[in-house]
Amino acid sequence: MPPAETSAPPGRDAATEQAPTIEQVAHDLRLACMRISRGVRFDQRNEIQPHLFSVLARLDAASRTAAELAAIERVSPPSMSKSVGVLVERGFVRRDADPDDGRQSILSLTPDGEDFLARQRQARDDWMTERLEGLTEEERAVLERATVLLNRVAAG
Amino acid sequence: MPPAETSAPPGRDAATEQAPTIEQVAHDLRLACMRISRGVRFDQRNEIQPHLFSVLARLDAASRTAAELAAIERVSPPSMSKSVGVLVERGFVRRDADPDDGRQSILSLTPDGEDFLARQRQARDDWMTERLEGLTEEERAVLERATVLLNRVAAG
DNA sequence: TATTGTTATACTCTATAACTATA
DNA sequence: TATAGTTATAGAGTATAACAATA
Repeated sequence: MPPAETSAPPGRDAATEQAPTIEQVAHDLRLACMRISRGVRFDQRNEIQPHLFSVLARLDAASRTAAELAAIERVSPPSMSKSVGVLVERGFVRRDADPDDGRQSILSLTPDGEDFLARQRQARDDWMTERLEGLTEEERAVLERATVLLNRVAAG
Repeated sequence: MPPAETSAPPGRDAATEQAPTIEQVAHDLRLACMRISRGVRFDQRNEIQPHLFSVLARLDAASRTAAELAAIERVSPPSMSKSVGVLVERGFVRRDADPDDGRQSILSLTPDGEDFLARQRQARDDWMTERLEGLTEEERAVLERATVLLNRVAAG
């Protein structure tokens, strides 16, 4: 699994048992989240590249034009054009002519694309589920509470 | 911030207030961790690419040869050779001839490299710290406990 | 004339294969 | 002959610039 951080943690002395500072919690929690993310993303069960996975997930949420996808994913229109081309080629995405505007196409998932995306999501969840099974119920309850907080943190 | 997952969560009914299944916790927690990771990695304060950051972090932990770095980072020797070349060019890494084996060089961080790495780590921690400041002390305590658990989860 | 989307071209990071220098 | 490292070359994914078709 490639990129790790291997940091020297900001010295928290176990002998001096005090509540950690916000900075210490931030550092340790950040590394822990990034380790989880790396584990999922570099898992062997992934059968598609991250940027293509993202596009499938966006199209699962709603059908979009290429320009909309490029804006949401913050890549250039030519890049998105190429990604969409690959997904159409693989039979996961369909282009339908927009009846109101001949310049653009409405992109959406094919049944194959939906199935594939569901399998990939399941693989990611399985990676996590297998690892949570080693915890006690009480520990999982802590992580359940933490999930809500992490989402607030991520939202800024 | 590019790749999001935008998933449809596996239906947890708020009315039927029961303990979530492991699968539900796994799904929600995985997404939360990946959101945090994305937030950090795509933060504007990053001044170096992830693969170069990783190499600096490895060399901060210990001086290494190019072959060792390639093995640790799981990239090919030519790829690592190029990355090291970039970092040497930028003045962050130094090549010292190995006195015992003329074929290889010992790579280590220069003072500039150490400073730069410290600043980049600080920027990542700052991103997280700023966001934790909005939480109560009790909420931060939950996240502190969660950090330990997440590291166990990541370790498998 | 402005906008959607694609093609042309180039840069970066990755890889495998081939080469140089040293063991 | 085997190993450490680099150079040569090629394949993705990204970008900007230029072009086509449509509004």
